[in-house]
Amino acid sequence: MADRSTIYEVAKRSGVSTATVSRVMADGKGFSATTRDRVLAIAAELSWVPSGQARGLASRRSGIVGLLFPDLGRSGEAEEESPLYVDQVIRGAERSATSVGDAVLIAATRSESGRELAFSIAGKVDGLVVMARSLPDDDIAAISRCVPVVMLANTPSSGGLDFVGADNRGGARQITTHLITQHGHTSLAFLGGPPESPDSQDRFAGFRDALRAAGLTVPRRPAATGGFTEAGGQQAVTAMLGAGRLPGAIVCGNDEMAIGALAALRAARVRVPASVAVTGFDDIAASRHMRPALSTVHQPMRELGERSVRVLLERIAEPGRPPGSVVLPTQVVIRGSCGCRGQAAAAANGSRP
Amino acid sequence: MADRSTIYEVAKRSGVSTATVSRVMADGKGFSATTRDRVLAIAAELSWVPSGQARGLASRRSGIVGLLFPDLGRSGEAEEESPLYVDQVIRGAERSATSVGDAVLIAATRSESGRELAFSIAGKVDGLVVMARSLPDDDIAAISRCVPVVMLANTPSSGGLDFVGADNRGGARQITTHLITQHGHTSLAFLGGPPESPDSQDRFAGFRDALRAAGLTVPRRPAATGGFTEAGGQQAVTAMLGAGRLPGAIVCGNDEMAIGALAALRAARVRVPASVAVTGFDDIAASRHMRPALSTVHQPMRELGERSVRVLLERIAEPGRPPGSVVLPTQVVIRGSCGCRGQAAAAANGSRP
DNA sequence: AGTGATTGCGTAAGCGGTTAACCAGAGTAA
DNA sequence: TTACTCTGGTTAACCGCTTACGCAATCACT
Repeated sequence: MADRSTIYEVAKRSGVSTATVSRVMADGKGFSATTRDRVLAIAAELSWVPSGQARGLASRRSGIVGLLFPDLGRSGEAEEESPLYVDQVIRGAERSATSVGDAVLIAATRSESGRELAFSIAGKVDGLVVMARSLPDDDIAAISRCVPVVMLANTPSSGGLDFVGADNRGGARQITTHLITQHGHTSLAFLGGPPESPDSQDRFAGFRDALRAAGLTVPRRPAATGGFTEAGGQQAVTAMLGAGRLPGAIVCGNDEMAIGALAALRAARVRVPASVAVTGFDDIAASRHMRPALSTVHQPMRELGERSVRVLLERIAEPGRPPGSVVLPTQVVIRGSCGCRGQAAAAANGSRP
Repeated sequence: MADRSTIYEVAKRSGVSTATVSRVMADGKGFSATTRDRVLAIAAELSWVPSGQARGLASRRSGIVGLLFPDLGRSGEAEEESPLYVDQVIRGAERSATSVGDAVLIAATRSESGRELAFSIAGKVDGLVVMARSLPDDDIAAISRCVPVVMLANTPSSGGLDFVGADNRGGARQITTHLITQHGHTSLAFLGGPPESPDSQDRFAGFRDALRAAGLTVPRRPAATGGFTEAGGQQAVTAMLGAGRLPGAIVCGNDEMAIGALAALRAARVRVPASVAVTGFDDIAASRHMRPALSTVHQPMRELGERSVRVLLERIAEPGRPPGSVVLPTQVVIRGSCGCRGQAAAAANGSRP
């Protein structure tokens, strides 16, 4: 239970110095096979594992990277959740950290704690990846002064930091274009997420790109906005319904909103995609299972996580190099809700790192 | 970028001793308000955050708890995933750790690394919650000798460890009973997950309980088993279809299998629930969105995570106390796929901690 | 005024590892 | 024989905090 033994005990019992024990545990060189086996045996016998704290202190590397993501509750007791895709990002981050023997520390920043928590984390890790909307810009700036930081899906206003993101704008443009050219829609509405979300902004920009390219009227703002949640989508569409003006196609800021939109439409007995087409963004697990299945833009959430910790590790290894920016491609995936029948082909949408 | 400053610098510049700086940072007592402000100001100016390593070493508490979960890949390149509910567990764990100022370190044990990784984690944390199937029993035993461990959803064969789980058996019994008494089914099949999964075993036991109570024939083994995945459910049902013997109701080991079952059934143009009823287990997000929506058993995944780290923290605080076991209630949630129309009431299923 | 408690702080000994510097002895080439 | 290189170690100085202990000054009573 209690990790009482130390390297000194192990050293004494195996008749070597602590330096040797240390080297054996580090898988290094400079000792014989017999010595190694002996040390390992004693360590097992004592069920000793080297203290990560002490190791970290001495070698000034904790072997831990941190991942900060937003838990967007209305700070009240309402249980609004972070978008589902952070789960995938977490998995991705875990994966690339583990692959190099590091571990990942996760923390959701809730409005109250935020700053404090972030600093406590910062002291424990070798570096931090910070997801969009988890921290105000000045806090990020402060943190990045004590520990390497890479921004995930959040263009750093401060600049000077590494960035990893997905091609939101291109994806939104493509799926909107699909709606226009393949299905002949001319009346399209964009359902935006939180206005301060850079993802939402970029997607809206892509939406506008497509309309502009098609010579349609380009709106200045989303037809409606709401949280990136089912409830948000549902309310927005219910409002549209109430106002009596439904577009031919609704391009949603993310899948969860699209799912909410679908629910509102079903409740109003509006047929999808016959009367109105709906598309999402993200390609979360549930979108495949809707009826109609959701046409959406696949965002490489797992890769986003993997890539961001990879970039972070590179920066830790080489602190001097200039900050870079990698944009991962998104991919539109066509299912039923846009009007295509059945599963159709997917179009790729590349962009260079 | 580089965290160069130390407590010594902060102390010198603020004209106090390191002890005072330490106390200020720990939010303790024994200094005046002016001193505190001065120290804080200097710390900010130097953008210094106390090293978690050094802190941990000195106070022998890292303020980090670990969460080990299985990443059940076939160790080949096939990307089978951990069940979706681990995401919720992670969120729950994060939440209760953060609420007391701790952080959570996550790591998926893949077959190859497993042991090694677990030990490396063990050295970095104050305690570990280990999810079912992430580690062989003897590794768990070894680890629990150096660090407090609580088992999650995994009855410890070794005993002597704290345990947190959900009432799988009761939930399975209840939903099966619902199928029998409310819908008159007499021919029911259980689609099991991996035979070594304790969850799957418990759920099958509950299924048998219900059949036995109803005076029906009680099978010795699940009608079929597979991974806890969509593919698993799909294959199993496809096989049943091929064999030409479809039961009146299929009770699936988890939602993902149920979703796969639904897909297989749809492909074969078998109507659900008209020709065959299907139920799941877990209540993952997607199950609400299926058509028909999945009747299932809600498992308190978030609470499982929260509770297990709470128990862990208690044990860390009080290492001597006898190991305990908490079983969280599950709840059957009735939607369309069992034959009830629309959303119906949910039945509670309590059990005592 | 005398006594004890409290406040506010400094001193310094660890915490459990890593690692640079050093060294004995064996091998080996000239 | 001499000098030089490996091998397989040892010694001890840190790494950057926490905290037990000590101490002076102030405060609260009697």
